Amino acid sequence: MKMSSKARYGLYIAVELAKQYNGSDVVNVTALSQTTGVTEKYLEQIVALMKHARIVVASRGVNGGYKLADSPDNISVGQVLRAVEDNLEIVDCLHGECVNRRECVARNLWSKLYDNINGYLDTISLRQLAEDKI
Amino acid sequence: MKMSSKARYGLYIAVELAKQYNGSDVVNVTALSQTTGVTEKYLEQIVALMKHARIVVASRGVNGGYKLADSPDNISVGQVLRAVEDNLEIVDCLHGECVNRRECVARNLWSKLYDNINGYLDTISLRQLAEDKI
DNA sequence: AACAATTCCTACCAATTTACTATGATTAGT
DNA sequence: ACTAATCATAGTAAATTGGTAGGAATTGTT
Repeated sequence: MKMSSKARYGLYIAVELAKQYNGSDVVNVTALSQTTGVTEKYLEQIVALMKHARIVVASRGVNGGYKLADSPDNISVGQVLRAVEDNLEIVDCLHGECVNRRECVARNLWSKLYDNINGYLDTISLRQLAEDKI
Repeated sequence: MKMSSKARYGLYIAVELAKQYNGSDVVNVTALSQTTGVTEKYLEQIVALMKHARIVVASRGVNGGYKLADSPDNISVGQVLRAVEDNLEIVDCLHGECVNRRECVARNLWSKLYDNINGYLDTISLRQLAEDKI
């Protein structure tokens, strides 16, 4: 039950954007790659996921780049991880029908565990993490 | 962050052993395989992990089989999952040094998330799950 | 209008991991 | 001795992960 590198990297990227957040300036891929250590091409893919989740906004063209869509106070770690980790869900049968009938004894358990995890992750904001106040 | 099939199957197996638990009788691989739907050879490997964790005990030879090492009331879902899911740990750097210095901003987060998950899983006993009282 | 700097999109790929299968040794009751 | 069972370990096909690669689209600057 490991977090993927996308999830880990996504969090670093989000934290970096949180540190540099001032409401207007954007940070480009090259700079983000240097501060986070994630290769540019891979970083592009990860940040795209956050963009689709409307956590970050992008501006294209010369002087383009990324910034958080909102204050780091208003973005939770849970939002970030759900955006980049395509299956934060612990088991497949969580939504929709169980493929395997046998899974049903445990389904409630997985469901509550999932709620538990997200409940925790949603209490922590990017600012908290950026300022190491956790 | 999916649970492995070992974790899911391990839980079914443990629940089945909980249902059949009476302190003395053992259940063999063939029977367990039929009730859980896990193939015999794979099941052998999974139950071996639980044996090494002293959650189940085995008796070999004719009329051999497995039983829980203790009452289902005294075995938690967390114990079972930690036994069969070799890396329930969410990130590698949780124990020992971070390989990547950059991971450190998040390390506290992963550590607390891990505690949170286990804290929850340890509150649920095999009996609760077997009787669907969760 | 041309150019350069940037994001965006999507296909591809090697290495690792997963989810088993297979083989045979060991143990113990009859 | 025979048979029913666990135990140990090696092998393997398929899926997933963790990227890389190439180029199209957009936008500011000259």
